[in-house]
Amino acid sequence: MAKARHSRFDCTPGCSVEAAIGLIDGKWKSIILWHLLSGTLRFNEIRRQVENCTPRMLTNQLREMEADGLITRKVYAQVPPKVEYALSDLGRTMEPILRALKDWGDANIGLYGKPLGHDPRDAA
Amino acid sequence: MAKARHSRFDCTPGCSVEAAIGLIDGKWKSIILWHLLSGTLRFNEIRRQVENCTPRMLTNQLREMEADGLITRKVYAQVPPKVEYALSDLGRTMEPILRALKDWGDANIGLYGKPLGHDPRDAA
DNA sequence: GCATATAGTATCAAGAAGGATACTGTCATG
DNA sequence: CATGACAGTATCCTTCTTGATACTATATGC
Repeated sequence: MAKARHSRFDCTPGCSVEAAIGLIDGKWKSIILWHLLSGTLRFNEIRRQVENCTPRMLTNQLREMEADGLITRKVYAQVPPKVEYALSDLGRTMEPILRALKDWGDANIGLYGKPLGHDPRDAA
Repeated sequence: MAKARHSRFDCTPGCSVEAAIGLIDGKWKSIILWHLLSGTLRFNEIRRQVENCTPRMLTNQLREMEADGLITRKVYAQVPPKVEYALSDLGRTMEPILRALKDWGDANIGLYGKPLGHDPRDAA
C-alpha cells in the first residue's frame, strides 16, 4: 500500500474498499485506532501500549491519521507537555471495521501465531 | 505494513487486528478479494477488473494470498493455459471485513474522492 | 504466415516505508 | 546538581514494495 495512500482514488469498482484500507494501513495505524477505541490516550501512553513503535513512527502515524480526520489532537499549554489523542467522530465510524478485523484475527490467528491474552475491549 | 507481513505476530493486544490486516494489505489484495466474492475468476479476468495492476504484481499478490490460504488456484492442463482463482473457505470468512471496508468506503469516500458507479455486489 | 490470447517470468530501477539513534527544552523529584 | 518524564525532531540508513518493460510457449483464427 505504498503509493496510493493519500493520492489515488481513481475509483474502479471496489476502490472504496481500497480507500478504507488506505487509511488504516500503515504498520501501526490499526493498532493505534484499536487502542483509542477504549478512550483518549496521551502520546507516551500509546507508546507504551504499542511496543516497539519508535517515537518517530508514532508521530508519523498519528499525524497522518489526524490529517485524514480519524483522530483529534489536543495540546495542553503545560510544561511538561501534555497532548491527548482521541478518535474523531469519523474515526469512531471505523469501529465496525476494526471489530471485524479483530474478530477475524481472534478466530484465525491460530493459523499464523500464538493466541492472545484477554483484552478488555472484547467485553464491550 | 512493510516488514510485518508474514513474520511478526508477536501478539501485543490488538495484534489480531494487525494479523488480519496483514493479510489483506498489499496494494491490490483487498480489491482482488472483493472481486472474487462474486465468483471464480481467471488470471486475465482479474487483470481486466483490476486495472493498472501489472501482471507481475498480480501474480505476486495472488501467490501471497494463496500461500496465506485465502484463495485457491486451479490449473487446467490446457493450451492456451487456463487458471482459475477462487476464494477458499478461509477467504470467504473475510467477507465481513471486506464488506465493512466497502460500507465505510462508500459512506465516506466523498471525503477523499469521487463516488462510484453501481456495483453488483452491493445487492447481495 | 501473422496476430492474438493465455498465464505468467525476468530484469532493472525508483521511491517510499520503516528502523536506529541521538537530541531538544522545561519542570518536578531525589 | 543530576535524573527522569513529557512530546516530540532530526538525521541517516536499509529494506521493501512497486512500476516499467520485454519476453516465454502454444494453439487458434484470419
